[in-house]
Amino acid sequence: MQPTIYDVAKKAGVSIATVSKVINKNGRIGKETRKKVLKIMEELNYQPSVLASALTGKRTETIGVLIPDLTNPFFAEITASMEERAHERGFSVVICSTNDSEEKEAKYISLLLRKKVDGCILASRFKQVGLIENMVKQGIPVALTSQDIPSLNLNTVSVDDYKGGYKATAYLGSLGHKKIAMIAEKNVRSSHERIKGYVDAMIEMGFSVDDTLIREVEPTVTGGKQATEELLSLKEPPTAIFAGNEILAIGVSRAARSFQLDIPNDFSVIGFDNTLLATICDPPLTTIAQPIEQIGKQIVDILISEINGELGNKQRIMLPPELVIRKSTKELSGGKRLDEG
Amino acid sequence: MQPTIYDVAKKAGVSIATVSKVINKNGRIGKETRKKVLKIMEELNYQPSVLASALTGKRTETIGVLIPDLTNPFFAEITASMEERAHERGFSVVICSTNDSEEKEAKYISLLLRKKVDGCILASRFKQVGLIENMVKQGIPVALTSQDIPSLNLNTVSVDDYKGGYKATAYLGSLGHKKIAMIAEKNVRSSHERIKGYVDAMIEMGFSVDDTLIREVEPTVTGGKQATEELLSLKEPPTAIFAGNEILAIGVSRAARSFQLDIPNDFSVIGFDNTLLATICDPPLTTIAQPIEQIGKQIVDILISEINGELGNKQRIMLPPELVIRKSTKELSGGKRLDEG
DNA sequence: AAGCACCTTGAAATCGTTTTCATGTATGTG
DNA sequence: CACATACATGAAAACGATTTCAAGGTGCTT
Repeated sequence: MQPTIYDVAKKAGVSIATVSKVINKNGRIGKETRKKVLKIMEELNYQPSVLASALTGKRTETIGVLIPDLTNPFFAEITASMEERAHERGFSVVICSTNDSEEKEAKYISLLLRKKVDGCILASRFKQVGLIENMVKQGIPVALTSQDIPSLNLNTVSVDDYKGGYKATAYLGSLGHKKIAMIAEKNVRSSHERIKGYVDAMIEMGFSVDDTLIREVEPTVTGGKQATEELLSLKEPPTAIFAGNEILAIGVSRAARSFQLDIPNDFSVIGFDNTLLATICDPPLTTIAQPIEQIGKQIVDILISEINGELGNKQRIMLPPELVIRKSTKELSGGKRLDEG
Repeated sequence: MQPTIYDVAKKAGVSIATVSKVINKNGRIGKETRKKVLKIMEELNYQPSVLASALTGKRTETIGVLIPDLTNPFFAEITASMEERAHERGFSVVICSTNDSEEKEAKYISLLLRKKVDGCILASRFKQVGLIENMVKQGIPVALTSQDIPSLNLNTVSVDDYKGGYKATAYLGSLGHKKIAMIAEKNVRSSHERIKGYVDAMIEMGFSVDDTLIREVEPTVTGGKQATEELLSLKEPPTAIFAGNEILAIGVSRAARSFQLDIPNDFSVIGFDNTLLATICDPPLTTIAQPIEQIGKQIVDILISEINGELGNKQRIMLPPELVIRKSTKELSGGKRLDEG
C-alpha cells in the first residue's frame, strides 16, 4: 500500500504533527527538520491522502458537473473547458450526465453530497429547482451555466440568449429574408429566450410573427429535419430558418436537401452555439457563437471563488453572443421562390 | 451542515455501531431497532459520508478516466458510455483530459492516487508505461481501452485495428481503386495497426505499397487536409484515401473539394470510428465502425470486476470493427482520372 | 544563576465511518 | 432453578490526516 504520514514520521524520527506542518507549510518548523522530512517524503514517494485530509474539514478538491449529454458537442466542449480550468486551479471534476432525467438529477446530487464535493456546476436544462435550493441550504456552493433561474440567487454564467436570437433573426432579415422560421429546442429556458429574441426582431423589422413558423422540438437531427419538412410543405414556406442549435441546423440542412433546395442559394440556415459541428457540416454553418471556452473557464473560476469564500455577492454574468458568418446563409434572390415584394 | 452517524444514533437512542450495521445490512440487528433507525435516517435525510467510509478501507466508488481530448467526438462518446455504465454500477467518474501531455499524465495519475480512486481507465495514447507499472505495483486496478500495451499484463478492451485497416482498404479495392493512400494519426499504437492492415490488404490485392502514399500526421482537420493536398499533387495521385479517423477524413473531404474533386464521384474517402461526425459531414462518411458504446461499457465492467477481485486472469478483449457504407465511397469509374488498366 | 521570551516539537483530540469483541438479555433445556 | 445458547447491542480501536496547546530547549538579559 501507499505510505502514510505515520511512515514518514517514523522514518524521519519526528511526530506526524511535524510532518503535517511541513506538508502544509504552516506552523514553525526548523530548517533542518523540514529538509529531512521533505527528503523522506521524496524517498517514500509519499502522497497525502485527500480523503483523510478532507475528513478533517479541508477540501475534497473536487467539483461535480451535471450536464445533460456528453455526446452533444456543445456540452462536450464546455465540459472540456471546465475540466481544464478546474485542473489548473487544483480541482478535479466528477462528470454526471443526466440525460434530462429528473430521477438521475436527484440521484447525482445526492451522490455528490455523499462524496462531499466542494461545489457543483449545473449546466443547462436542470429541472428540479427544489434540489438546488436544498444544496444551497446545506451550504454547498452551486453555480449555473447556460441557464438562469431568476427565482434563485445563484452564480450564473451564460450567453445572452435573447440577444443571440435577435441577432440571428436580424441578420437573416438584413439578407432580405422576410419569411423566417425558427426551430427551437423544447422545454428549455434558454430556448425561450432565443425565441423571444427572434420574435422581437421580427416585429421590429415589421414582419408578421406567425406561430406556425415557430416549432419547438426534441434537440435531435431528426427533430430538426421533421420540423423543417413540415415548414417546407406549407403553402408559403419560409426562405430561411433560424435553428436553436447546430444539431437542429443539421436536421434543417438534411430536410432542405431532400426538398432539392440548395443551401445557401435557395435557402438559408443559421445555427446557434458554434461548436465543432458548425465548421464540419456542409455547407459550414453561419451561426451565433457562444464563447464556450470562456463560459467554462469563468464558471469554474466563480465557483472556486465562492468555495474559497472570496465572493461577496452572487454574480450573474451574461456574455455577448457573436455572429459568425459562414456558408449557409445568403442574400435572398428572387430565384426559385416566389415572395411577396 | 449535514447530519452524521452520531446525530442519527443519538436521536434513535442507539450506538453508532448499530446505525452502521443498519446502513450496511450486516451484523444482527433487531427488527424494531432497524425500523426505528431507518425512520430517523429518513427524517434527518442522512447520507453517509463516502470519505469517512473509504478511510476505513471501503471503496471511494470512484474511477479515474484519462483521455486525450474530450472535444474529439470519439473520446466524448466513449467517455459518455463509460460514465453511464459506471453510474449504473454505483461508481462516479473523474475525468482527466491529458491533451497528450506527458506532464499532465503524470500529474493526473498522482492526483488520482491521492484521491484513492478504486481504479483507472486509460484511454488511447497514454505514453508513459512506467507510470502504469507504478500504479499496478501499488495495487490499483488499471484497464486500457483503444490501446494495447503488449508488454504489460493489463485488462484491455479495444477494437481490432488491424482488421479494421484491412477491411477499409479491401473495401476500397473491391470498388476498383488501386492507387489507395492512407493518412494516419502520428505516434499512436492503434494507428500503426491500422497501417499494417492497410499494407497487408494492399499486398494481398497485388497492389504496390508505396511509402509516399502513407502519411502520418497530427489528428486535426488541417492535418488531414494538408496531407491530402500533398497526395493530390503527386504525379499519379490516389483515387481513394483511407483516413485513420473521422477528423482526418473531414480534412480529406475539404482538400478534395479545394481540388474541385467531387466525393464520391471523382474520389473516395473512408474513415474510421463511426462517431457523430460520420453522419453529419457531407457526404456522410463510409467508415469502419468501432462499437464505441460497447467498448465503454465493457471496459467499465471489467475494471469493476477487477476492483471487486472477481477477476482471475487479465482479459484482453478485441472487438470486431464493422464496415458502414455511406456516401463517401463509390466504384472507380474511368471518369476524370487516368488509371492503369 | 535565575528569569524570561522565543522557537521548535509532539501528545492528543478530532473528523465520520467500519469492525471486532465483549457484554447483557432473553430463551430454552435438563 | 441453574445453566447453556442465541441474539442484540455498544465500547473502543482503527483509518490518515489537521490542529491546538503544552512542554522542552535555546539564548538573552539582569
